[in-house]
Amino acid sequence: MFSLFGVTSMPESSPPESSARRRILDAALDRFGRDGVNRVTVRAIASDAGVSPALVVHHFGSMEGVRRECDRYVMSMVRGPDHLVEDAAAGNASGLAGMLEAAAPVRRYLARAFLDGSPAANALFDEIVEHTAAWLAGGEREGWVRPSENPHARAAIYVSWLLAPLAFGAHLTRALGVDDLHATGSALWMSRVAIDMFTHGVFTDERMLHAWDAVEKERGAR
Amino acid sequence: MFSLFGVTSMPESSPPESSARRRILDAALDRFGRDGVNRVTVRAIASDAGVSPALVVHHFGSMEGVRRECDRYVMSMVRGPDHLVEDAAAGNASGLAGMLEAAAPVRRYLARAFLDGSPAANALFDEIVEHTAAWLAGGEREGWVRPSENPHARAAIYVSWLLAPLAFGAHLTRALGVDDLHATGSALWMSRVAIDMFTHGVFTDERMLHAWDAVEKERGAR
DNA sequence: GAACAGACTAAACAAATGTTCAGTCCGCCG
DNA sequence: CGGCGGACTGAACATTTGTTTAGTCTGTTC
Repeated sequence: MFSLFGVTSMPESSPPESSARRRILDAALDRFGRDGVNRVTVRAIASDAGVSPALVVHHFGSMEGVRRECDRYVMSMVRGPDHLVEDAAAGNASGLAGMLEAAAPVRRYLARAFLDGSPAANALFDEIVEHTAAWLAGGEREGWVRPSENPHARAAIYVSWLLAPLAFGAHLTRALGVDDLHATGSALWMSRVAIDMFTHGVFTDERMLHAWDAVEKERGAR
Repeated sequence: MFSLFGVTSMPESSPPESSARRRILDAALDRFGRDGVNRVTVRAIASDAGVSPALVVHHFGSMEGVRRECDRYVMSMVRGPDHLVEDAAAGNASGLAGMLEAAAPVRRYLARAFLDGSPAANALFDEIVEHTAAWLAGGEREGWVRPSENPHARAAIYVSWLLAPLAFGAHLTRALGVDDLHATGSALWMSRVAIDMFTHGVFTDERMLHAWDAVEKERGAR
């Protein structure tokens, strides 16, 4: 059941595609994730892959084509060999596991994709929220998840929190003083703190909620 | 005390600087936040501000100068008129309040800055974590915050979670089906769910923690 | 062996980029 | 008035961008 930050195997790339094409894709993925989807140039990718710029467009049609292919590649990777995400309903905390365990370049690319909001990334996010909602609903029925006034909103927020290390990884790494937040050890250690927060909460009583009520009331009066 | 998503006033820009310079800065801020810090061109900013490209560099020295000035501007805005962040220790949930309530362009710019990790953004994040840690420590002493095995890590994660809407705002907006997540109404409504999660937790018992222990144990054995 | 297909490249292309330059305008100080 | 400085512009600059074009090389098929 526990796989918030669980370890999953990575899918293999099915056909042993032309090694140059493969190298280009890897280089592009890395560049996109590292530098941001926009300041990446065809020439940089080509240089990293050790090929000519023209070959890049020969294989992918255009720069945009490279981007699309990276999307496809990463999304299929995250969804896993056999649609990992769909296992969520069966008790798996959704593709988040594979996502957070993915190799660094893939993780970086994902963060960028979520931030820049490509259609593929949007769909993936929605998909994860949906499956997480189902997972939480299951837990609610089985009694190990607190009922919520607003299950769907909770699921969405839950997902955004689990993805936060993806977005703020660099800052967390620095703030926590670890070498690499996404190394298995650090990730596990951090997940312990997070799970504790999810299990026991942060506040001991309801005064924050009451404070919220006060704000809401004042707002209504205004 | 409650100001997780509280409303704060915005600082005024002290000198009534040359209106064109001001317009350029606003346009740049908006562009940077909207399109990402990299695919913004001098010409686009100039066009938005209704001036010539040359004037942009006349005022800011270079494109990089514009970026630096935006950083300065936004950071001072977030830190507030009288160092809002420093009020955190006095019971305020840190500059997060002002940050999450900031006008859309500023918010968007901040998200980009955190993601791209400028030095100014790094410093700001660390600063917020520090003050949040102090705030939580105060709550711990006063009894309304649960003690933590790892207060600093908890503070960092707590901050990253509060900032999650900044990073995943677009996805949350879509997933929650609201018009504008950052409109006061929606933000307040969502914060209710978040505070509930912080107050009561998500899980009813410790089985997730035990599952974590099992993973850790297995990992140690391996 | 001839013909073809596809991987691959060097060179060139037009467009867009950040920046510079020379100069105009306008308010202010002597 | 005369001149000075700063806001401001249009045109040009060199560079970098994505893409195209023409062509070479290599392996496979008949």
